[in-house]
This record gives sequence, structure tokens and C-alpha cells, in this order.
Amino acid sequence: MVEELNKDQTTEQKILAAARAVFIEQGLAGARMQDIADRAGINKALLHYYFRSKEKLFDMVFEEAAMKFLPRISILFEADIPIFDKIRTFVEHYINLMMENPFIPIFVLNEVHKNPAEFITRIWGGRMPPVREFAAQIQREIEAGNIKPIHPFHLMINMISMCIFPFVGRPIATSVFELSNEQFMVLMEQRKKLVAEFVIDAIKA
Amino acid sequence: MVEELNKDQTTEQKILAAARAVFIEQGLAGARMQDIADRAGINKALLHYYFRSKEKLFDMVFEEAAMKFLPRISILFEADIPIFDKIRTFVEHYINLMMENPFIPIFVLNEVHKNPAEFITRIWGGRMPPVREFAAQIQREIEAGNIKPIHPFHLMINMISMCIFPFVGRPIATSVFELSNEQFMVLMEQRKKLVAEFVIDAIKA
DNA sequence: CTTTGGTTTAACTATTTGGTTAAACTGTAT
DNA sequence: ATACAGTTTAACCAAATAGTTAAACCAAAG
Repeated sequence: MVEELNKDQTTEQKILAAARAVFIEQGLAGARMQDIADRAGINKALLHYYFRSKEKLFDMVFEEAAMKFLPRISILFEADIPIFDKIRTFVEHYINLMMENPFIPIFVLNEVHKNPAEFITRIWGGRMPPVREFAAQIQREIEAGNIKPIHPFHLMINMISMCIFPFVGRPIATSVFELSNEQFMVLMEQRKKLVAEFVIDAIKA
Repeated sequence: MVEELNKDQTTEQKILAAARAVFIEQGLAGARMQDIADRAGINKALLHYYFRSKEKLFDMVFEEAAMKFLPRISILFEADIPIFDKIRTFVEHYINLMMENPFIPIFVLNEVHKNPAEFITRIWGGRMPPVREFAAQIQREIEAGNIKPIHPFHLMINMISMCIFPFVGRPIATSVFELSNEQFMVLMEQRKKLVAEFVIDAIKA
């Protein structure tokens, strides 16, 4: 996927698109400002004219990526709908997001891994995902005898794992199972329904 | 210079241990030879005396890590034991491995992501994990009506996702759920049984 | 004692890389 | 035409970094 040569794009947009591509592919340490300039079709001087430093540019790209990675599913979590429907909606929503941004997860996870301390404060300025609401609902459903007892942590981690991990381990998975990119995407498409039903079958009483 | 039972590590071992730590923490691009030398308690000259280049050293560390990441479960996969027991053994085995090497997955996955082409040829010189055996067994179990129909890819990816992903997303998970390292490890310990039963409940007919 | 292999010290080279600068150029709006 | 923001060119600087080199050091083996 090369850069789109839109005359419509402003230079700033071209730079950000290029930076996105290079940072996501190479990481902060592996990315070169020259590469970003080349990819944006401009020169280094102009790149620094728009963004003073590599760090500034990286911050923008990373923040944007992190936001995509931790999507705005607050409404979903807080919505007053049955748990199984909530699971179905969550999984479909999340896998859709991953299919649209397949390389965001490994990028974000790796940069967070290299600098865990900074991450927590920077990305979520105190506002964490409303995980408590969902956890409470799970507790209620367990007490009502609708689903088997399970710690909300495990249920959520299981769901999220199955949504994200295939994209993180994509090159290995496609190599082991000898899949083309098209076949991989078909399987991911299937997972939108499959993972939800897998989870529901696993927990329903 | 024959048999010297080293109470202490040899210099080569010290270097490899240091390299492991630094590469796994910082990645190939982020790692500094000086850091590795410091961590090994030696100097840069000696470091290059033992390992000619950064690449050579990285190769060793990466290969070792990749081997741990894709463990020798061939025997397990080929063993003629019931599918549910196989799942239980696999999950426990794999999560144990992850608990012993918690930072291997993100390291390997990220380096593979940065260079997918090289990976396939380098790590598995043609010899891939015997995934076909396991897939065949799943097919047989489905036809025998013991488990619900599911593509072996999805079943395996689901299992592996739930085993590995918590470690890949560890800093985020611990931050969202406000977990100490001890609490995190307790939860991972629980998962050895929990994930297996989760999978079995999800697929049993 | 002498040799020898591992080790240190410390300086050095070559290259990469983030970032800067100044001058010239270009199109558009005033 | 003129002014100006955006852009290019090309050189440059300073720091970091991989890798080298040579001399000296040291402990153990012959």
C-alpha cells in the first residue's frame, strides 16, 4: 500500500499519512525522518518546517493510533441491552475496527511495552474505559443464573484476545496455515459471528 | 582450559543474557551495543570480540526467543489422546511457558511484524509445526458428533489467542483493571484451567 | 619465568541521523 | 509588480552509534 497521491491532501496531511505508515511499520526507534519525508513526497527541511521534532510527530501518530485501538465503546458498555447481544455487538465492532486498521494493535502494544509508565498517564488522562459497568452486568447475570461464574477480567480478556490477537500474530498465522491475504480476511470476516457465539457457548449456563 | 565447572557464567553467557534483556526490552532498532556491554558488566571492545556485529548477536537472541515462542508441542499434537485432554494439556503447557518468559511474545511478534518475509524462511527452515495432525483430529471429532463444527484455524487461533494475548497486552490490562504484578500472575495461574474449560464449553456438542 | 588467551582502556574511524540554515524558487493573492 | 507562505536545494552541524585498533594488563598454564 503506497501513499495516495491526492492533490487534495494538504502537506500536513501527507506528512501525517507518511508518518503513520513509517512509524507503524518500523516503530519509533526504527523510523527515519528521511523515510517519512520520502514517503510524503517532500524533503526533510519541509518536514521539520511542519513538525519540529520526531517526537512531536510520533506523539501525534501514536495518540491517534491508541485512540483507534481503545475505541469509544463506552456507550456500548453502558447500554442497557442483554449481555449476549452486547457480546455480539462488541465482537463485531472490534473486529471491524481491526480489519480497518490491521497494524495498529502490534504497533501500539509494542510501543506501550517499551514504555509502559508513560503510556498510562499519557493516553488515558485519568479517564479509563468504563469497564466497571460491564463487570457489574456480568456479576448480575451470574447471580441470575444466566451465565456460568467467571471473573469479568477473564471474560473480557478472552473476548479481546480473540478479536485482536489474530491481527497481532497475522504473519505467523498466515505462514503456518498457508493463507493468502484474501483468505486471511475471509477468516476474519467469519470471526465476527464465530467469536461471539464461541464466547456465548462457553459461558451460557 | 578443559573442564572448568563455572560457578559464574562464562563471558559469552553473560553477553547473551544481557543481549536477551536489552533486545527484548528495546527491540533490534532500539537496542544499543553499549547498553548490552554495560548490562553484561564488560566493555564494548570485548563485546565485539565475542560477537562481530549487532546483527549476529541479535540473530542468536531472536532465534532462541522464537524457539521458545513456538514450543516443542509436536509430540502433544501428534499424541493419540482425547481432544479435550489435549486442549487442557496444551493450554496449561503454553501458559506455563508464557509465565516463564512473559516478554518473549511481544518481542517476537514485533520483530516478525517488522520483517515478515525473512521470518518464515529463517525460523522454520521448511519445518512447520505439525498443525495438520491436530486439524485432522478436530475434523474427526466433529464428524463423530463430539464437538460442534468449527474450522480448525479458528479453534487453534482462539486457544492460542487466549494463552498469549494477556501477556502481550499486559501493561494495558494491568492498568485498566488496576492490577499489581502479583494479582496479574494469580489471574494467569487461574487461566491454566479456566481457558481450557472455556474452550471445551464453547465447542462441546 | 614466559607464554598465552581473555580483558581493559582509551582513543579513534566511519556512518547514520535528527535537526538547522540560508538562499533561491514558485505560485497566488493583494 | 510585489509580497508572502510554502517549497526546494544543498550544504552543514552535532550527537549518537557500530565497529576498530593498539597497547597494556592479568591470571593461569606450561
